Amino acid sequence: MRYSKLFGKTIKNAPSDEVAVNAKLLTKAGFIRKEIAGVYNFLPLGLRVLNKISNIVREEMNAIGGQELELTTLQNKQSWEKTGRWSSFDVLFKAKSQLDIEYPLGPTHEEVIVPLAKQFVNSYKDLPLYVYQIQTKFRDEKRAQSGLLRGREFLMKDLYSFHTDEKDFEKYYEIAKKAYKKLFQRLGLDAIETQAGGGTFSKFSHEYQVVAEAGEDEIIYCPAFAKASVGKPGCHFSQNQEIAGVKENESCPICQKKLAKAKAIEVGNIFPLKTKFSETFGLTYKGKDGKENPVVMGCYGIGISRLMGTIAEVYNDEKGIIWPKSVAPYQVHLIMINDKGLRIKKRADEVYEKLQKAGIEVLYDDREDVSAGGKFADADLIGIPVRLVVSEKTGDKIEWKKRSEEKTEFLSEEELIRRLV
RNA sequence: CGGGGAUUAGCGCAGUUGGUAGCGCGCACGGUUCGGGACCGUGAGGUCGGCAGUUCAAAUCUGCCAUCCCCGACCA
Repeated sequence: MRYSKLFGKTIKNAPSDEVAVNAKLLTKAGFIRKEIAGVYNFLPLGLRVLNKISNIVREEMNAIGGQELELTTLQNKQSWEKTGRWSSFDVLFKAKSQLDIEYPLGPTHEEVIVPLAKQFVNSYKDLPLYVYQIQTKFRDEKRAQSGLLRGREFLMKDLYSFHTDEKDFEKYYEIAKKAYKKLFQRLGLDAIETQAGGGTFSKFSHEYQVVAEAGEDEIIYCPAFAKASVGKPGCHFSQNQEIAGVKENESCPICQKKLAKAKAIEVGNIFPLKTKFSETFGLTYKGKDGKENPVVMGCYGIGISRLMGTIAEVYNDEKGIIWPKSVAPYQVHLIMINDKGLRIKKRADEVYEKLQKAGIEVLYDDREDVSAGGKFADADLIGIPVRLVVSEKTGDKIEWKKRSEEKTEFLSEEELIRRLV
């Protein structure tokens, strides 16, 4: 992509109505633009990040048997009345048509997926079943805030699992936990699996919490947690403050270390639905014995757009964002520093073409009327992990610099491509 | 939903005895620059959030409304 043609430019001053770090940085860098409170447009750079996050989530959901589908946003009022949530779900958007018909705007999709599953699930042979979607959700938050962290319209992945019994559900619940840990790691996030209340559905649930000052939740957790990751030993104690049976500075019930308290952003949660919805809608299956039983369900959510905001909150410095490689909008940011003639420009164009041919995603700052300093500042703000420079100084080499480091090296085209492919 | 603050050019802001609006950035054009947000010159860009009121005259005073932000409550 040539920066000169990119829709969405960087700006020096963030709009004064943005206070949250993620919203400020993402707006300045040209990733998002606010439409109304809690509702953001995703510009080309922002959409690329969103898609990268979605794809990682998608891969991990597919890996645990998830089948992707897409459910409707405009939903069925009758179904919501049936579950009682038409009146009890306090953040439900209700849209009224010209014919005075009311429609819920989907904040979650149990009311859609369960009646739908009823059309296909008849026998124990149809179970277990895992379906998910990545879709825009609507929640009429009384107060939208913190940029992408709490919006009224946001992108979310929701997976629903269907089982013959509790035991099978519990097995899958553990599988989902592992997938979640792996997925957050791939996104560069240390998401702490935290015990939380079960809301109206059950006694417990698990939230995935990323420690950050901007977080709205508070967790009491074992500091040894940070070191615990997939495949590595470590303590896994963490509870949401709301339900915590222990306090800060008390000793960890598992490993006796002193517990810490921190603000955190909830980037995902998983919880049992048991038979609440299947009973309401009559979702049953016939067992081997010929008897009808209610289907046991689980629900697994991840806030995709919230993750984008979370990553911006966690990975930044005074100059801008520092995207983890896995979600960066482009692999490299190529900068051309003008000379008097068009020699450098021509050479940089060639490098750009070669990189593209090699299948490398490159954002190419080809602007002829911007100073080197201006381009460097923009590159730092946008936060692509690798910066490349072609200038008079670089000769027949190309300068390589990581966004996260000061060190620069000079590589030949071949070395460069080898390193990136 | 309660409390507080804000709204003037694309963005950041200034604008008090009330006299029909200005600065910086950005943008356009010309020129000089060219490795950490360069410089000079010229220029375009505004129903001062909306509606009503007071006044000879309103960005400025009054009322109502809208929107945005923050704190709190809320957040299956």
